[in-house]
Amino acid sequence: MMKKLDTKTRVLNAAEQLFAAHGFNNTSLRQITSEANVNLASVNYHFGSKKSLIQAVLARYLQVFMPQLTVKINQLDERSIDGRQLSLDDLLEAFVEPLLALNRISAQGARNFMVMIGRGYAETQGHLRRYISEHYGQQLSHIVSLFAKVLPGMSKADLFWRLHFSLGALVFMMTSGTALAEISEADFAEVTTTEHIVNKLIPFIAAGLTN
Amino acid sequence: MMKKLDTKTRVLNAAEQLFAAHGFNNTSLRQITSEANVNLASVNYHFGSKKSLIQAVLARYLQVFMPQLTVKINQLDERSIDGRQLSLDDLLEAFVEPLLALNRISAQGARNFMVMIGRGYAETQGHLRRYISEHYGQQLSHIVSLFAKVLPGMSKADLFWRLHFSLGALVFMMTSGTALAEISEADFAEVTTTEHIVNKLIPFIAAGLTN
DNA sequence: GTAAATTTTAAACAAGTGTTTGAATTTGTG
DNA sequence: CACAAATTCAAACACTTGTTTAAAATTTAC
Repeated sequence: MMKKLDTKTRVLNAAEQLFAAHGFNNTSLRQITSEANVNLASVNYHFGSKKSLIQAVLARYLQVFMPQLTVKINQLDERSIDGRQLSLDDLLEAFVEPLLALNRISAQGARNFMVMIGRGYAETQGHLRRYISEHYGQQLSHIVSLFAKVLPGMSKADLFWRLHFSLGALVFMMTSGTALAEISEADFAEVTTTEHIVNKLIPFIAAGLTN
Repeated sequence: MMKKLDTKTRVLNAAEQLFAAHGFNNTSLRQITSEANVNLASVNYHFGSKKSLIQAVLARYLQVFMPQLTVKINQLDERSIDGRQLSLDDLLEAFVEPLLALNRISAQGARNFMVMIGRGYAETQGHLRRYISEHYGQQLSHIVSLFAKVLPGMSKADLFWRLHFSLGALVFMMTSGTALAEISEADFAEVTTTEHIVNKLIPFIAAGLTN
């Protein structure tokens, strides 16, 4: 059955895999088009430039993730209005389902998405941050304000730092892969699904934020 | 007075600044030699290759940091033998002084060092990890075993993950710089010295590890 | 002070990058 | 089918990369 995918999608898929594996700057258009079995020029034809391709790859996930996250967040808002107390765990849990839903887009969708977000920070891709800020800045600000609500008494500056740290723990985890394992010579045969990692991470973040 | 530094040192200094600011792959030898006011070819003459230059830049810090850390760690070991209980805070504190001592090498030494370690992971610089692993693998393994000691009851796998997360929080913090600030549109005029960041980070990590 | 070793210099190299071009081909439409 | 629009293709473009070369300049040693 396997219908032949159109050029645009094949480029997006190949780019996603390579971006996640080797980063944006270390992936050439020739690698991408070769992997996708399309002509080199088709990237510029369909996307305009490499920068736009990077944005398109991430947009495919953001367009699924952010609305779902917003739904979850709105549910929390309503609950909050009802008078019930909003907890940090509730807030963190809200991220999990929208994230894991990304595996429906691609086999390693959730993982690739997180890795690429991380790489967007590590490599200084200003255009990516601008893109996210333009399209989702308000929603993200709202989410930060919810963190402030469930962590009363924490200064804005402290919250800023700790969310930074949390994001860092997540992102680094994704990008560094088995790097530390090499150094520490520890070798855990565990399966490291995204779900597994997220479940390890949330308690860590929760503890760090609560203090 | 300001004695003119030799070519080798000027290259190391310029490379350090640029590597920390823009990453290894995004810094060209021409940028480095131009910033250092030396000839392009002098990098290959004095260091052999760009890879070797990267290692040399980091080695300058590792050679200071690791011995000092080892001294601190050994002190903890002795105390531990004396029967007194070793705490997580003790262990984390052992890193601070050796780290801040790096500011004696360069104005932003400690910061640059951490940033570059982070970039070594984010960009996939296998040769860097190999270098660190070869030269300091044993000491690092010993340190991991101390974490295991002060965190009894935690499985090896859990410890592995959480140390990963902790390192991630640190490293991402260093490399991402003001990125999250742009998105969240938060703007804290605070001074962000290395000491300041480290002092914010340690409680976060301690909480996340303990839990 | 002169010869030898070290270092610096400008120039070129080969390889790789993103992008553009214009002709060939495929696709969709009347 | 035939015409027009959309897409694919090979080739070339202009530029940047790390590295090498061989001559010039400088420093060191006797």
